[in-house]
Amino acid sequence: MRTRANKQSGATIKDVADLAGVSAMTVSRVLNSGHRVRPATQERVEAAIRELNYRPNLSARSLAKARSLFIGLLYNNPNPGYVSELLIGLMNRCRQVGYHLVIENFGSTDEEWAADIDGLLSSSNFDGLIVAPPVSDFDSVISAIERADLPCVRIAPEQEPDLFASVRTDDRDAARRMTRHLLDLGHRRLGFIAGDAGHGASRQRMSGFCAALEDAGIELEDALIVEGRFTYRSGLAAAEKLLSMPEPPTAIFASNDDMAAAVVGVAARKGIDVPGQLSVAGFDDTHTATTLWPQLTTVRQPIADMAGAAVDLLTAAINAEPDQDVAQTQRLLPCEVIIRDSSCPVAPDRG
Amino acid sequence: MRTRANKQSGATIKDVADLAGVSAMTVSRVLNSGHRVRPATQERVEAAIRELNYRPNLSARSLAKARSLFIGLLYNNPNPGYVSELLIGLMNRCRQVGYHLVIENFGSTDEEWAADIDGLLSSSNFDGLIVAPPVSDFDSVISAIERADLPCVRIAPEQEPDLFASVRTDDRDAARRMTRHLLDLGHRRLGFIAGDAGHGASRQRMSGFCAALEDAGIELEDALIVEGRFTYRSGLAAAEKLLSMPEPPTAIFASNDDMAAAVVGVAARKGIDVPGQLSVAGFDDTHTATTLWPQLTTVRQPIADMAGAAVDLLTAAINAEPDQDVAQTQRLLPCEVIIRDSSCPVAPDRG
DNA sequence: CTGTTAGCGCCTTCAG
DNA sequence: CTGAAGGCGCTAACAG
Repeated sequence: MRTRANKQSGATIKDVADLAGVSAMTVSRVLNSGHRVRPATQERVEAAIRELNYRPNLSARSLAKARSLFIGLLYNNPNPGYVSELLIGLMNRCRQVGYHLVIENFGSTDEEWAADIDGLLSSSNFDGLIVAPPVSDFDSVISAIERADLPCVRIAPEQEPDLFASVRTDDRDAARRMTRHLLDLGHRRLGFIAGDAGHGASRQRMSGFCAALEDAGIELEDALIVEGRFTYRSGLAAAEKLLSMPEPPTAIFASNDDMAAAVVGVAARKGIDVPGQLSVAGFDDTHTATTLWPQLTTVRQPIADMAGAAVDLLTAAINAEPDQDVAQTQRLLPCEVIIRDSSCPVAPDRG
Repeated sequence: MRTRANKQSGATIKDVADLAGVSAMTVSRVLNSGHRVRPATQERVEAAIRELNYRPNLSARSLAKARSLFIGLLYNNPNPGYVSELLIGLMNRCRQVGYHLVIENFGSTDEEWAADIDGLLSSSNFDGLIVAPPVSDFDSVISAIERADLPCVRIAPEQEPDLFASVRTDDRDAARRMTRHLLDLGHRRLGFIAGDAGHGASRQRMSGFCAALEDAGIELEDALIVEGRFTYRSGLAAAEKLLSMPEPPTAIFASNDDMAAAVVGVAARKGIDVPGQLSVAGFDDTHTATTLWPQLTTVRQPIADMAGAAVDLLTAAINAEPDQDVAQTQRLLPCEVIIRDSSCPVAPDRG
């Protein structure tokens, strides 16, 4: 005699069928896009479902459908704020649509992934994959997924953007708008700290910056564009370089918040007032942006929306017949420029 | 004819059994803690598993065991660094032991949870629950779990600590050691910024601070202990208060990194050099700690270890007979004091 | 120590 | 439009 009444805590499809006076099959049909069921019958079944508070057993469903109902997330992003928001967004949407998310992370370089990706794809039984940056641009990963012929959605991919479905933000446009904000404040000497050259978003942001300057008829000055690698440390070096120039910029736009935080740090050390003498802008609106004084003017990505869109695209691809074009759908979501305390009109005695 | 060969991409238990020349049941036994199987047989089965790269179908297993194999994580922690590390630790361990993690988050107050917790527990079919702080101290949640009679592990609970199994760090000891570090540097006037009074860890950290002062024979000065609420903003106010004292402290120990970051920000604004004129220490070793200049001396919690321990405790409780004492096991893990650049010996012309 | 039998809850296939 | 039969892959329960 089992004491733990674990045999399906609630009602089963059979219970619902009995209550509604139909067969289990009919209930199943109602559950799975109620097609080919007479409206009256459907009503009755739905009433029974509500009354019994029936919840389908996912394991049984998955077993019968020969689908794992698992989606794999391939990621490696050192930014915990981004990761946690992405994860939560993905999981919430996954749960709504009956999938489960499994997280995979092998390392930060293409090579590290190359070693394990084939094994992972063959031994796990994912119905599909979501690939977050920068993994979404790792050759070894992309080709392994192609080889395995798995449905896949990439987030913010740069290379061969139309190989799989993808979701991205318009980083170029956002960077352009942020730059315009700085120009509108009267700044004319703008410094820019680029991100990792291999990271796709990095090029987009730089391109947007340049476009805005061009729009304003300002000539690009090479010395005002410095390379960073998205890390705080690299931001320190970049800021040091910009702020030691004979004629330093009056505003610096960094490709992410961590590097912008570094600019604020270096400025403080040098006795340069932010934003009084130097406006600073970041990108991403991470936790860092508001854990800093002054709080950062930055760009906010709609991460939760992207996560939701990624899951939707993937489930569509999973359920589509092969060769249908949903597998290459591209979705572009807009970013929001958030103005806080680190940017202000240029000081009258300069620029 | 289905083109998508989804019928269990790999081998089944039957294939393994055939290859090993045994019955499926024996393979099953090897899989589930190979007990009551002759070593030689076990060897053969394991060889077959390896050769076929067999991976058990979780859905089938879950269906047969009448277990969902789902663990719910009840959490609401505004700190993304903590959350992401916890999540990743939990998921990794879950995967190793064949469970899946489902994330639930209703809001930041006891009241918000009260509204939905019963519905959640009755309609989801979790085999067990892991509850992270501060939800681990929400009355409505705790009593709902008791009512539902679900196996549960709490992380860092404060109230009724032995109601369920729990995992915690020794925050008091860690705070005491950090305070001793500051004392060893020669500081005698130490400021302390407390965290949310309702948050259990907060009291522990304060208690450790006081204990260390007592150890050193230093009298507590009420004005040097200021209330915060773990947020950056509250840290700003607290720092402002401490640093405007007629005789300000030479070192400030904040109950978390965000508030320590606020101290650094206020100090910079006031022209106080950190660490030259003021040593600062935080707690948690979040991303913030190293995205700041100077990088923070802080306390690192073994979050991944805690996550692993929580999962282990929970699976033990799930598999135990009711009334066994594993359900109340307590695990206490040590923290690490990490010394970076925000603390240094007290300036000779002061203290 | 090992095999047999009988489902777990649901869905696919094929008849009505 | 609906129902009956059978099976997905695995594991309890019971034999031997």
